[in-house]
Amino acid sequence: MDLKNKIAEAAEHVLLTNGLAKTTTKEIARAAGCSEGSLYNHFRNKEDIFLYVLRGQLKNLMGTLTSLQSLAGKETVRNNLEQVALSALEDFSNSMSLICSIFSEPDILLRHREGFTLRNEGPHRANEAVDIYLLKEKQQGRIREEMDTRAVADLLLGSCFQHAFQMNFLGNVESHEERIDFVNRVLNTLFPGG
Amino acid sequence: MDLKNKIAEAAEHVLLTNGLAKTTTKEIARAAGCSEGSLYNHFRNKEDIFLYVLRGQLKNLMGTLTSLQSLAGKETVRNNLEQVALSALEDFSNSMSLICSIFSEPDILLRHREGFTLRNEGPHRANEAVDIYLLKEKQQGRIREEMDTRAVADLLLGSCFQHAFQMNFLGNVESHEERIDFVNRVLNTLFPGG
Amino acid sequence: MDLKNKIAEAAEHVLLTNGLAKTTTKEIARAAGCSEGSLYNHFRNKEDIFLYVLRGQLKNLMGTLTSLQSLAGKETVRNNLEQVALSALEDFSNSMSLICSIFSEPDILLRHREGFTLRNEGPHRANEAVDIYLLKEKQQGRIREEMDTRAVADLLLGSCFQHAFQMNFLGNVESHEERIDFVNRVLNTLFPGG
Amino acid sequence: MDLKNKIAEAAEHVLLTNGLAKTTTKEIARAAGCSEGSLYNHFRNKEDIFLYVLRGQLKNLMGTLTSLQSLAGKETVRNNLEQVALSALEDFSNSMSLICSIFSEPDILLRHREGFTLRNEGPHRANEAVDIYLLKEKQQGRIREEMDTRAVADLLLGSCFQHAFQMNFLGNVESHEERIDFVNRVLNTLFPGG
DNA sequence: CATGAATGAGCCTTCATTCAT
DNA sequence: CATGAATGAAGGCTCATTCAT
Repeated sequence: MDLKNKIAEAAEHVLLTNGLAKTTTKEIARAAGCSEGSLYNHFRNKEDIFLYVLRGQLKNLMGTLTSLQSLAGKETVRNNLEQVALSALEDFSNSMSLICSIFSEPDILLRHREGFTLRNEGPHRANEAVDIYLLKEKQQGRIREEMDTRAVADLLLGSCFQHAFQMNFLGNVESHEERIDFVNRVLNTLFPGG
Repeated sequence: MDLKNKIAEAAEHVLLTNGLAKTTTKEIARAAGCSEGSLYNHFRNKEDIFLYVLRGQLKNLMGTLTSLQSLAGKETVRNNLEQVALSALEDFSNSMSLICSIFSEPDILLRHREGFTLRNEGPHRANEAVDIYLLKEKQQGRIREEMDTRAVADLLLGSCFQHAFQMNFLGNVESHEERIDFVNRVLNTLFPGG
Repeated sequence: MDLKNKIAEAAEHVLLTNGLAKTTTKEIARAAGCSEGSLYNHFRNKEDIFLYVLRGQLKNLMGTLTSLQSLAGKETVRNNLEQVALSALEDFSNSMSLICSIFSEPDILLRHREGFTLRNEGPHRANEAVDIYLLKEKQQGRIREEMDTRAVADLLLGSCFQHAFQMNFLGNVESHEERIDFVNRVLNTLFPGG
Repeated sequence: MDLKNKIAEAAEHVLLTNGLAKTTTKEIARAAGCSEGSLYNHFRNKEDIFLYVLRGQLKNLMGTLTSLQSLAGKETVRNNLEQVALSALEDFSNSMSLICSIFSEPDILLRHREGFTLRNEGPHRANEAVDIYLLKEKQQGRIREEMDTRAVADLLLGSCFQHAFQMNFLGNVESHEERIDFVNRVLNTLFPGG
């Protein structure tokens, strides 16, 4: 791995461990095993390191969501959504503190926003992706015609998002089983028939 | 108003304007119209100012939810939930950046956690409160016996929470009508019959 | 006791406990059981409090030394000097940290100096007093004619002073017996015959 | 000279000029011709700078005393002690205000104590060294068998110490001749025969 | 005389960034 | 490209002193 990504990984680790406010260039350099000066050979400044790390977040979730599109018509809808929800729960949990940190630095938030507007990315894309998947299933007649697919997507991912937020906020770590439980109760409510 | 609350209000304003990272004692003092030294006649340190402001945020949300309890049996369930959802959407929106900022300072998060654990508060109490309200309605036979009330609460508040998060994140400001739209689509999906 | 002396005693206590550098007006007021503002009704400023306390140091020793003068011709010289040396050892020990502290604030040292120059006081007066006493004894023929009385005074008080300094510096606390031992060895050397 | 020692020398100068209480990092940096930030590239904090300077003071004194050991048997005892006393007088005089300052900051005193306890140093070692020297001379029969060597050491260095203290305290600066006078009167008294 | 909130100057320290090697 | 000493701006906080009550 090249030094640039080594630095990014080190930065991510420090960010998750110490929080954005206590993530100093000295700490990042130490964690990356290089000098502070080296950071500036690969990034313009500290802000850029953070934005680079930020862009890497939710990558897993987005992967799950693109592969979700091709699942339309396969397995059961319920099963597919369960996988998505679990993936979301995990990724939200891992990235939560990093993504939330951004609110402490409006300048960075602005730059980050501009960045993903350009690349047509962003956290709202996740809900959109689930919506699109559900529309495909509707076309195939696997879900009721009158279902508001966007609302379902918002309810499903929204509850996962808030759940992950609260677990992080409370300092709780959930087991996989607990997550499955949560997802099932939520899906049972959204799809009463099963 | 005494200087303590003047300082707290000033701090809240600066926090929402500049973000936690750029909220300096100098800035707070300027906004409060007092000297920096005065801050320390009313708070032990800067962290305590932030925690004080933070605690105020939670209070708004909890106020809405305690008043919800007395609504059980009155109006329609649907109507009551709409009011709650709209209130939540507004409160979440106002507090989001402040509450999220806390993730950038794990030390503060820890202290905040200890604080509301002691006072039996916390963001999770919101979902609990909606759950309790729904249980009351169930006892009165106004909602189906087999409904998983906790799951409904998690879905409703979760979707509002994430929605508020994304609006803040994207820098969008919603009108009251847009919020009503969102809430209705979500409630229609949760209560298909109306 | 009037408040002025209550403050002075409190200040002395804080000075001996926390050291000059950490002796704040807030601490003094707390120890004196009054408000910070009250300090300024009895002293012009903090420096004056310190000077007032300082002037009270070595009072015991100076008392011993004035009463020493009237002992010329009574008891044995050796016995009288032992009492003086023990008194010096004790007073030096009690006042050492306070008196030494003054070197950290040349301004105060200067003012203190001017003060005791005016009043014809000062630490060197102690040696002078022993010298005078010895001269009286010499007049009465109780010590050898050729003895350099000032040198004896300097040796005796000097060794006591340094001893007290070192005990304070090392953080050792001596028993009365240990002090008697020290004084006797020193006196035995100065007056070989006894 | 590297910057670390440049800073230490500057600090020593400021300490001797302004006193510990008014020795600020800004002043040290100015005297060292570097930025305040640079201080922290070479010392962990201001306290460490002071301890470093302090340790240097003791070194001078100890140097004098180790070289004394090799003089046993050479020249005359009286002559050797005169040299030691003069050296001590000078070293004490130079270091007095610095060493005394430490009493104004008990925390620093504690750390300094721990430091020299570890390294088996300390101000009391000086008296010990003179004692050891005298014991050697006694073994060679150059001083009386019944002499209490430790007491002699305490008397000699004690009187020099207090003398240096008083000169500093009174703001007097002695000429070399005056010092020689003082030392001779003291030595004549300790060694009546010459 | 007593009070204690308000003050503001000044202190120590941190930290992102630069640059000569 | 790598380094790490040097920088200097800025931050949080302390504290002696004042003054209206």
